Amino acid sequence: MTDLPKTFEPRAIEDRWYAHWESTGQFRPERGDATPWTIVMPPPNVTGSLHIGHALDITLQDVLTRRERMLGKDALWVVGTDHAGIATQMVVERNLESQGVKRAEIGREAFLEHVWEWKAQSGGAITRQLRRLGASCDWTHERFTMDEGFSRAVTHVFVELYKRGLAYRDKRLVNWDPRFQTAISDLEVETRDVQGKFWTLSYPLEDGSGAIQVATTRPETMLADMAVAVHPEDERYTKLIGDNIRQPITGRLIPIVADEHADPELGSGAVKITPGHDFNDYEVGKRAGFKPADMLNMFDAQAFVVQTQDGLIPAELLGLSREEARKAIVAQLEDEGALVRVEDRVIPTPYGDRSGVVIEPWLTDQWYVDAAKLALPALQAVKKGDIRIVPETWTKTWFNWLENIQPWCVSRQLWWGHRIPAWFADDGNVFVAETVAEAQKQAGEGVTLRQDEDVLDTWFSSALWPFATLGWPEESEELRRHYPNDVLISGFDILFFWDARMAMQGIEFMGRSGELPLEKSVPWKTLYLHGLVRDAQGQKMSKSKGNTVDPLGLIDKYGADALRFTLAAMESQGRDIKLDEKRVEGYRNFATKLWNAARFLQMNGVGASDSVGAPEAQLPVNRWIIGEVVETLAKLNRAFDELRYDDMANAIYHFTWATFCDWYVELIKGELSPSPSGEGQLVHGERGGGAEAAQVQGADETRRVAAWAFDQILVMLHPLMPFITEELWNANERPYDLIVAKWPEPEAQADPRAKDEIEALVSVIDEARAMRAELNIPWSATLTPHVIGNAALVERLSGETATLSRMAKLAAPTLADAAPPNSAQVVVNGTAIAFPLGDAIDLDAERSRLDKAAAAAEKERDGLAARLANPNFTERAKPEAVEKARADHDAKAAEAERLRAALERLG
RNA sequence: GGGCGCGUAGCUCAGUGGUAGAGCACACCCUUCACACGGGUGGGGUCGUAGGUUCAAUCCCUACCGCGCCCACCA
Repeated sequence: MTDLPKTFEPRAIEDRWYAHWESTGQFRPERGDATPWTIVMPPPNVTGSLHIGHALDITLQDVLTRRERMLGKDALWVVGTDHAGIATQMVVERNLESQGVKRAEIGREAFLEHVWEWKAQSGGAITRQLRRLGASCDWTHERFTMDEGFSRAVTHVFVELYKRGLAYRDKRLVNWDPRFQTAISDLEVETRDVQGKFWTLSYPLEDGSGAIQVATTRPETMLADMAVAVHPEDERYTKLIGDNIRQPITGRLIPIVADEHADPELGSGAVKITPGHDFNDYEVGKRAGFKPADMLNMFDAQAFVVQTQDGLIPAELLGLSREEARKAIVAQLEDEGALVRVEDRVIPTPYGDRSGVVIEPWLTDQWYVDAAKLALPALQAVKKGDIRIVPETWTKTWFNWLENIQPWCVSRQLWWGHRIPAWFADDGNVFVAETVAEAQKQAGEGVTLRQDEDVLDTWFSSALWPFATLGWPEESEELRRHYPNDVLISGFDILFFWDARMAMQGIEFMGRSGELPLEKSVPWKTLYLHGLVRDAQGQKMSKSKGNTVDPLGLIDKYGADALRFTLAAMESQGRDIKLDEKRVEGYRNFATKLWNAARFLQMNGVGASDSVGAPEAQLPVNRWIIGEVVETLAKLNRAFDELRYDDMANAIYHFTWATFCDWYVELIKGELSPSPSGEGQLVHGERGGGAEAAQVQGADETRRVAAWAFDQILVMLHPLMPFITEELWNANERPYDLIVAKWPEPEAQADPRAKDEIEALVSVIDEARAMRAELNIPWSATLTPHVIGNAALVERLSGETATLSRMAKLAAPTLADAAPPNSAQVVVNGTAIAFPLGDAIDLDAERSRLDKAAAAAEKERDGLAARLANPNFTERAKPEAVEKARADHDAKAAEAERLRAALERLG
């Protein structure tokens, strides 16, 4: 046994234990026969660093994993990193630019070398940080989404989807990010309300008979207008349908068409149609008979104005940015008298969620996945309960999104990522295959092929994480045992991005296109969604606001255990977490409390428990604490079953501090080191200094029970606070480390009699202390309790004189018929106890104290009496409720009576 | 426009059909031989507002007010 230092220093132990666990392979002990249990970690960006959201996510997963491991299962926590296409490419590009190197100049291959270099350089940071948090994942099988094996799976999936008709190439309007010059998916667009303007333009009719007014928030797109739409039933315009207007500036002749899209209530009721640069107009344009290939385009990839196919854009406008073009066009319209009106207006505007620039709908050829088809079984899986979503409120969101899902654009015009396995021939034919050789075979000898330049959306690959990390497409043993995963834990912010797509891909590929039942196909049985971590004011954390909390800083300051415990304790289902550093400090204090309890036990010869099950015990205090352990374990197990992290934390916190430290440890001090006067209950003889001193039974039993109870705390607390518990566990000689210790089984029973006895003792101490505090009786004054008319209580308390003295400064209790004069009185379970104070009594203080207590009891009594007097209640309420009300009423009435009597006596 | 959530002690949050709990903060006492990152005691809440259901509502229903989030093509 090693002596524990006086204070707990997290830093000193954390790194040491983590290294020990990892090097001894204890994160994934060999347990081939055990029940498998599986969770995959959302792969963090390989070049990223740990933020507080990760800390929450990882903590929640580690808590589960550690417990499952302790339950003896073959617990596998898959870990790895994501190549994070856009994010990583952006960082590397910026780095290069700061050195004056342009991506376009060095070319694809050289650029990718830089990315790999950057990955090698900074790629370890995040995994080191995961270790500092204590994440007990299986590092021996760490994966990276661009690994060879994983990439093979990605390619395979794409090719298969293509073969099954679920992936296809299409020319349509996409969300184009002019900064990154790539297409992005609907999900990567965020709509922001922007203060803008609403321009009303006047388009003259071709025949010069008048003009039609159209309203727009984007006047610059008039350069690619192809029609003006009016509602078919809008009487103002019906006779104009089919006529042409002659546009100002371009002079383009465009038709007036009827389309329900035009809202008569809005603006003038007529709307200009730009099919190539607006999603609504695209649909209107198609209905009006324009083919995508013929739709006018006026922007290049960076959203600068280029000449339309009809060559009608004036030269001076070419090459302008969107903003410049708008200014120039508005000015010119004004000059020509074609600008009718300008109004201020808030405009919902699409922005790229990473680039932060306005997204341009742009007509391009892209690869799409038929999400609607893949979504159907994912929808079913939740409906049928093969996937359980926690908290349940998210199921509706799941349904809504999947039911309205749009084709998923999966191609990205980036360099960093999985290159799309498609090859084009010069004639435009496309060949999709897993290798170039295979594609060549399809194309035939001699056909020149060039591979698609594009890469796949990062989420396309991470969607395969639950099975491609297990060796798929090989039929590996790992895959067989660990798919479906048991649970997935993720923030709700990636519910659509990642979770839903894992479900879609997992069910399609692991279910072999519907061959296997859903329960075997789904990626995980339970999907747990947690909220965002916000700052103490409830603000979303962001670098620009400067209100981010660095988890590593908190770990440095308070220890990983404290941070983990805080995050778990604050994780209540369906709510965001407002993180307050004070809370972390509080749980650091909790760790210190535990540390000192361990020191106390150590000083008193309490070591490791020699039994896994509860020891035999005779003393009520020991029988009581065993029962309390059992109850705490039950609470904890229930919390784990329900994934209630706050309940887990509160149950173990309360037991450790309020039950074990505040009461049990205090109550057994007399047993462990009896006072020289020999007042210890069953303990006689001298304090045992060495082996030769005869230890009496009570002290032996207490040491055994204390050791056991404390061990249970360590075991139960380990998932939440792995470091300090492992350290304290190993402060004693142990056959194995705590990380692989057995989770307790509730074989012992709570003993109601012991519980009653200890609770009575606790009540006497509580009441006596409260009385002392309120009457300002100095600690130096020993009081003698006179128990009125309850011999059984006197007898019981007489066995606890040392405890009563130590904890409430009371002498041995005596039995009395009535309270002596000048006594303060308390009532415990209907029994009055008087403490004679002699001249020291402050009659006024005692009177007001008793009066307050009596009034409180009477108020409750009267409330219950009123209820019982109501026949509706006694006749219609549940019998148990009536029964309870009667019992409560009688108890309160007795208490009030005793207190009033005491008051009477004081005069 | 649709969907979801929240509104309980000064703060952050649990909670239950039978007149409310935790942590922190606050006040007072205590350097008692594990721990001042401690011990003890105490004050503090019309459970957003208005109706309804019920013997009984903070908890169920309806409306409203306030706050937040997500989805959606009002040019």
